[in-house]
Formats: sequence, C-alpha cells, structure tokens
Amino acid sequence: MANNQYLSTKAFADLCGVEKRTLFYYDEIGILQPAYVDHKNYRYYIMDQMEQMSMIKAFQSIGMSLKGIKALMEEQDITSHKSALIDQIAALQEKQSELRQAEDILKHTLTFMEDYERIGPDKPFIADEPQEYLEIKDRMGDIQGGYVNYLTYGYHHGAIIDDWDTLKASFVYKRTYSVGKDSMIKPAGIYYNMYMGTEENIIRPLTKRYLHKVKSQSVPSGQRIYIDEISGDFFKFGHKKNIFRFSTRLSMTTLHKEKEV
Amino acid sequence: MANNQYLSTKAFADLCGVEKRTLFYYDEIGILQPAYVDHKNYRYYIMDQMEQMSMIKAFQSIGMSLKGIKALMEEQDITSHKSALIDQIAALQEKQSELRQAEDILKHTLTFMEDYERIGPDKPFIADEPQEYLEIKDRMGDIQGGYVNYLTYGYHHGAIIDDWDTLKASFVYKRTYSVGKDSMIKPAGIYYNMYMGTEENIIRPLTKRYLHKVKSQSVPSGQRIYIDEISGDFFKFGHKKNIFRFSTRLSMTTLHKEKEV
DNA sequence: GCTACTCTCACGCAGCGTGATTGTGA
DNA sequence: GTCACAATCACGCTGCGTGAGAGTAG
Repeated sequence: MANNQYLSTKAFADLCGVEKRTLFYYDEIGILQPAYVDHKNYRYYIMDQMEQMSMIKAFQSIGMSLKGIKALMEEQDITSHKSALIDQIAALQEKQSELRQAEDILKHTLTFMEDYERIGPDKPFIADEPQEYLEIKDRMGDIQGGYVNYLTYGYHHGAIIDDWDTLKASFVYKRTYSVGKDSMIKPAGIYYNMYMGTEENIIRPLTKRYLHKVKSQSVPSGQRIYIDEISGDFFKFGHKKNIFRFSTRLSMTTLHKEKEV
Repeated sequence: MANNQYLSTKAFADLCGVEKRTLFYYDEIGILQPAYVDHKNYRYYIMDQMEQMSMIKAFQSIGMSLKGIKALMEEQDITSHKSALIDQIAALQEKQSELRQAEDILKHTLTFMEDYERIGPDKPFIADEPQEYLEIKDRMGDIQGGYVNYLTYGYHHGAIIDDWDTLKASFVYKRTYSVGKDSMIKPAGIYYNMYMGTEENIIRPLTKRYLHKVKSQSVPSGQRIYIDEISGDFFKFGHKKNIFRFSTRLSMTTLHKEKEV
C-alpha cells in the first residue's frame, strides 16, 4: 500500500518515537488500533492518530495505567474526566509524601550512622538537639518480652523509660517527621547521649550502665530517658547485633553546673 | 517437628505478617532461606530470622528491589553499604521531583480547563499573572508545518510570536515550574488573554482574529504574543480539536488608558 | 478418619523488550 | 535474488496472589 495517506507500522512507530512492539500491544489491548488493516493483516496508521498516541504518553507520564487511560479516553463526560484528573493529583501527592518520608528516614539513619562512627560506643557526649515528633505505638509494661523491630513498630522506633528503679518502658514510639494525631513532642534542648551496642537484644544492662553515667551529671532522678534503636532496620555494625542511642535532657540547672565545672 | 525452637512456614509467616508464598519466593531467590529443611522438604525457621525479614521489608519500604537488597545484605563493607543508602536517597529525590512536576502539570491543566469553562472561547479577558518559566524547545520559522504535541515538545508547550506581519513563531517553548538552564522568563504583569478553539491545527487564522482584538487595546505593535495549547495533552472539548490561549502583556500606559475608559 | 497443615507446580498482573521464525513488497 | 520490511508466537522482567492437586502431622 504505497498510499501516501497511510503509514506502515514502522513508519508510525518512528514518527511517534516508540517501538513497533508498543503498537502491537496497544492494538492488542485496544487502546490504539490501526486505521486500516490489510487482508494480510498488515497494519496501516494515519497521521492524525499521532494525537492519540500523544495523549496516551502524556497520561502515562503522570503515572496512569493503560487501562485507566483507555477508560478515560473512551469517557465522553467532561466532568468525570476532570474528576479522574483530580484523583490522579491526589495519588501523586500521596506517593510524594511516602517518598519524602522514606527519604527522611534514610537521611536520619545516615546521620546516626556517621555520628556513631565518629563518636564510638560507650562515650557520653552532649548535644544541642532540635525538637522531634514521636508517635506513640504502644504502652507496654516491659518491651523485653516481645520483638521490637521494623516489622512490629516501623522504622526508627524507640522506647521511653521514666522509672529509674524498675527500668520498665512507659512507651514504645516511632519517630515521625511531621505532626500526626498521636504524636508526642520530644522537646528541643541539651541532651546527654551515649551510643551502646549489644549482641543480644537485652537493653536492661545497657540502661543500667547508662544511668550510672547519668547520675554523675546530677540529673534529677526520673528524668525521661529515650532509647533509640539506630541499627537493625538498615544495617549492622560488625558483630554487634544492635546499636542503641540513649539520651536524656539536661535541665538548665544541670547545664549551668556543667559549665561551672 | 514439635521442636519449640523451630517455626513452621505458616507460623513464621504469621509472625512476620507476610504470606507463605512470600517465604517460598524468598527461599527460591535465596534472599531468606529456612534455618533447617526436612527430609520431606518441610521448611523450618527460627525466631532470629525475623530480624532478616524486618531488614528486607525496611529496605523494600524505601523503594529497593529484592535483588538490590540481597546484594546489600551480603555486602560486608560498611562503606559501600553506606554509599548504597546515599544512592537510594538520590533516587528517591529524583522520583519525587518527577512526581512533583507531574502534579504541577496536572494542576495547571485543571486551572486552564476551569478558566476556559468559566470564560468560554473568543471572549477577551484581562488577568494579573505571575511570572512563569519557559524552556525554549525550538527556534523554528513556522510551526504550522510540523506536528506540535506532547510527543514532540512535551506538555504545556506553546509558541511565541514577535512579528505581527509574518506571524511566524520565534520560539516553541515548554512551560516549566522551576528554573532550568535554558529557561526564559515570561514576566509577571497584566495580560490581555483570549481562549480560541479550532478543529484544524491551523492557528494562523486564530492569531489574526486575536490580533484584531488586541489592536483595539492600542498595544504597541510587536509586543510578544504567547500562544499556549491548553487542551490536546489531556483532554478535548467536544468537537473542537484544540483550544489555545492567546495572551499578550499590556504596557502600563495601556493599562492606564483601560482604567480611564 | 478428620482437619489443618505441608509441599510443588503454574498461571496471572503491566508494559512492553527482545529475540525466533516465517511471510511479503520493491 | 536480495533485502528490508511485515506478521505472529513466546519467553523474560518484578514480587508476589491465588488457586490446584497431592501428601502429611496430630
């Protein structure tokens, strides 16, 4: 068919910048079919069909499936067409916020990792820390019984200990990067921190060692202790199964004393 | 095997909150295999393996493939482990910016759509418009010869006409939402706009009609005319093949006259 | 013997990429 | 005859979901 009106499969594919296989597939699922088909099944397209292809590729570029695109293009009602676009915007926003969260998580993980490599385990350090949001996941009496990991509590989980005698956790939390409904605030301030590792997942002995150090800082007893698991989710450090970061806020008085010393 | 140490496939799957099929698959690709396999091919897992599953799911949640995760978990070197995480952050950012762009495109499209529905075709209107970025795609003499659509120029393309006599396009551009290397600025200001539709893709007659209207506004001749294709990529309005939005900036003097009238 | 498990195929999903093989037009 | 096209299978990729059908533990 040397008709100058008709384009062969390859010619049309080249015009649109797609592979022939794409045209076969689009024909198969019925989203874009040739204008004319030969008695020998040769496909012929016309120039105008490039517009359809353009629309398909535009919709694809905003993340729509071919099925969705087909439905949309068959749709004559402009109102539902519009609402489909609005839905797509919402879907895009949803995905973005998921990715943003994942990005935050990873960045935070890397920061912890580098901090740990720089400072090392069992060395207390004082740091000025910004406010953080914690989402309360559980109010269990003692977390040592169950399993605490990404599967059960999500990433960047941790525990709070308020009782210096029993050392029982008051909460298990997950760190979040925006305000949620169940979120609690870890206030900004000067914190007394220490990284500690263990091969077992038993944190009680670590907590005791940490408290021993803390007491030398004359922090008022009962001050809230935050325990963050910083490895586990994304990496391990050698033979140490898990690395935790203990931290507690120094009161203004304490800080003052520090300075005097 | 009623060994209280070992967990059956279902028990381990339930513990981890995944389907049995997932465990079969992980076994098959070798990313997480049972601690012990029976002479009758029964799989047995141990509690500790939950940590591995947790890591896998954590990595998946940040968008990594199982193949990548496997490689990472077999990797002992902490430095390359770290750089893999850094790469992943870059990948997440890249995807976010793509999605953000898609979102902007869609929002803009909807705005145009609603504007058009409210105002209708062939009715001039004056609007105060913010600055926009245009990315120069082509410097062709006359765009009427070739095809101009998403495939060839990307979404939200348009043309600029500077010469009121020949009506030849000086540029074809694509609207962008951030500053790029090739970007040009469409200045903020008061613009004289009109939507016009055509069944053909020939814009010259439209341009002439638009210019006729513009001249009644005593805009200095040669003022830049922007022609945006607002349908085409994502929708059609009834029988009109394409809707364009013509716009040109009113000088301060002109605006002043407008107010006096 | 009943029941709740175990196992191994194997198809299906999206959107093509990449051949293999055979037929056709200039 | 040669060569560049055309066509139709059909497998491969990812990460499982969802059965089917046969065997097993308690």
